[in-house]
Parts: sequence; structure tokens; C-alpha cells
Amino acid sequence: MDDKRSLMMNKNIGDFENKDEEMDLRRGPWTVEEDFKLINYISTHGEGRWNSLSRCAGLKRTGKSCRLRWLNYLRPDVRRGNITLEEQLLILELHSRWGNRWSKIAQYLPGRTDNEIKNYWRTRVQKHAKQLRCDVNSQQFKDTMRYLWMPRLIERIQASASTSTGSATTSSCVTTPSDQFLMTSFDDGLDNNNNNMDHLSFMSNPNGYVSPETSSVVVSPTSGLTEFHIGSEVGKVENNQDQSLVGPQIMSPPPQNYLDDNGGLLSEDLTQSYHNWFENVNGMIPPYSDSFWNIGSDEDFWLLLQQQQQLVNNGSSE
DNA sequence: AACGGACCCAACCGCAACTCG
DNA sequence: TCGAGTTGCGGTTGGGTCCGT
Repeated sequence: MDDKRSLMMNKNIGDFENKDEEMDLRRGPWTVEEDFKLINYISTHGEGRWNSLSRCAGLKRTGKSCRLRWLNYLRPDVRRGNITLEEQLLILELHSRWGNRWSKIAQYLPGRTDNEIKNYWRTRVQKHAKQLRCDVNSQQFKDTMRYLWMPRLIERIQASASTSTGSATTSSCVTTPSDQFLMTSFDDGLDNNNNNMDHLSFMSNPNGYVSPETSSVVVSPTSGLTEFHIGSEVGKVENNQDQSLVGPQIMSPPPQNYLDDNGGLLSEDLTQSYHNWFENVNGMIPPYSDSFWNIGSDEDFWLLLQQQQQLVNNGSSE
């Protein structure tokens, strides 16, 4: 433990930690023995009243620490492991509505803790904002989320669902409680007349420029295209040729050569191209506000940069 | 193999809200 | 109504691990 952290802890005079010295409270990582004590106590006495629980269980921890350990780690229904695509989609949609209200968002992801969701946001999403050299709260980044990464994520969900069912035309990605929430919340934009399409539609912020009544995102498993519906307008792009309907940005099938020769990151020039493209596109995007869309993975991020470079190239050659 | 930077996530903090005597 | 104790939330930190050089 470094000096700074020690200092912070020693000057901790709020709450109940001012008795740390005399009570010899432990801090830092939990031991297996401590975990057992906590689990055993809660299994027989239940949770709650964390300060007395800590004392009665023989733990030299604050009540806060016990509560945190139980809720974020030891609780039997805590889900561990990677955040699924559907969960990512849900997190980003809910964040667009509620902002950093992690506990509220966590309520819709069974087994996921607010801490985990918060960590996901800060490590994954903010990382990509940094790579784009823009603020995570900036309009530019929000629009990137909305028009580029979110549709890509939907495509990936669609693709994985198709793979898992073995059918490209009857697939559905609705398999989890999270998905059910998505569908029940956002299915107002379903196009029930088109049996060849699977649909996911999304609401946006309370200011609402994209609403269930006016918009939807449609992924066709047969064509591989992603369509965006806002009002009566439909944007669809094939081979990146149509840039006239950028209102919702349009995605194309991914190129196969988006990685460099080393399978690594693309060049600084390409990143700059993306910035240039975005400046061009920004003029055509309505001043939508705080809705966030997702990043599927680093691979997706650089894939999108490549795609946008193609858009820029196509646009400049016309 | 060694090193250093980047990343992940458990655990901490302060503060506000809530509960209860 | 008030105040002490408790709980819950969002922001932050830093140790451990991973990965590239």
C-alpha cells in the first residue's frame, strides 16, 4: 500500500472508521477465512445490519466492507465472467436513459452488480472515447456510439443468434431476461409485416429524438444490411455507396482486411481519417443528445475506423 | 527472460438518503 | 422533530495481471 492510500485511510474520520485504530479493523483484500466467516454467518442469520453482523461474525471489518464483499462478490446469484453482447447493448441503452445510475441499470441485469457495470463502462467505453481523442460526454462520441457501434453490436448479436440456431432466417437473439427487457421495452418499432427481418428498436433519452414511435433499427439476416428507420425515412447502404441518408448512419458488411499486417492496430492516418469523416458527417447528423451506443470489442472499434475511411474515400472520389 | 505500460476490477471513499428510537 | 446509526450510491484508487517490446 502506498503512502497516498495509507494517508487517505488514516485520515478517514467519517462514518464509523474513526474507531479503526482502537478496533484494529482490517482493510484491503479479503482472505478465504474472512469470506467463510461472512458466508456462514449470513447463511444462518441472513443479511442486513452490517455493523453488528461484522462484529457477531468475528470479522474485523467495517459493516460497509462486509456489505460490499457480500453484494459484489460472495452473493450466490452474482454472475461472473464476460459481459455478453446483449448485456452490453442493454447497459448502453439504459445508460443513455439514466446516465451513471449504475444501481438502477444493474437492476435490469440479473446477477450483475452496479460495480461491475460501472467498471465495464469506465474501462471499455471510456477507453474508446480516449482512443477517439474526444470526451466521453461529447456529442461527437455519443453520435459515434449511436450510429456506428450500436448497429455493429446488433449485427453481432444477430450473427451469433443465427449461428446458435443454425438458421439465418428464423433467428432471434432474445434468450435472456435482459433480452426480454429489451424486447418488451423497445419493440414498438417492430415491423410485423416483414417476416424476413428481425428487428430491434431503441428508445433514446428523455429529450427523445429517437423514440419507439418514430424509429427502429433493423437487421436483415438475409441481406446483412442494417437499416435505420426514423419516421418514414429509411437509410440503407450497400457497399458504402449511399451517403445521402446519414441521419441514421448506415453500416455495411465488414471488409476483411481491417487489421494491419500484424493483425494489430491501424495507423494514425486512419484514425485521422476517421476524425475527418466524422467532421463531415457531423453536419448531417441532427443535434441529438445523450444517448450512448456500444462498442463490441477492440476489433469492432478498428473495423469501424476502417469502414469510415472507406466512406471518406468514397465521398472524396465522387 | 526481464521490463514497462496498459488494462481490469475489487475495494475503498465521501456523501446523501433512509430508519428508528 | 431531531439526531444517531445504517444503508446505498457513484466516484476513485491501486494491486495484480496481461501483453508487447
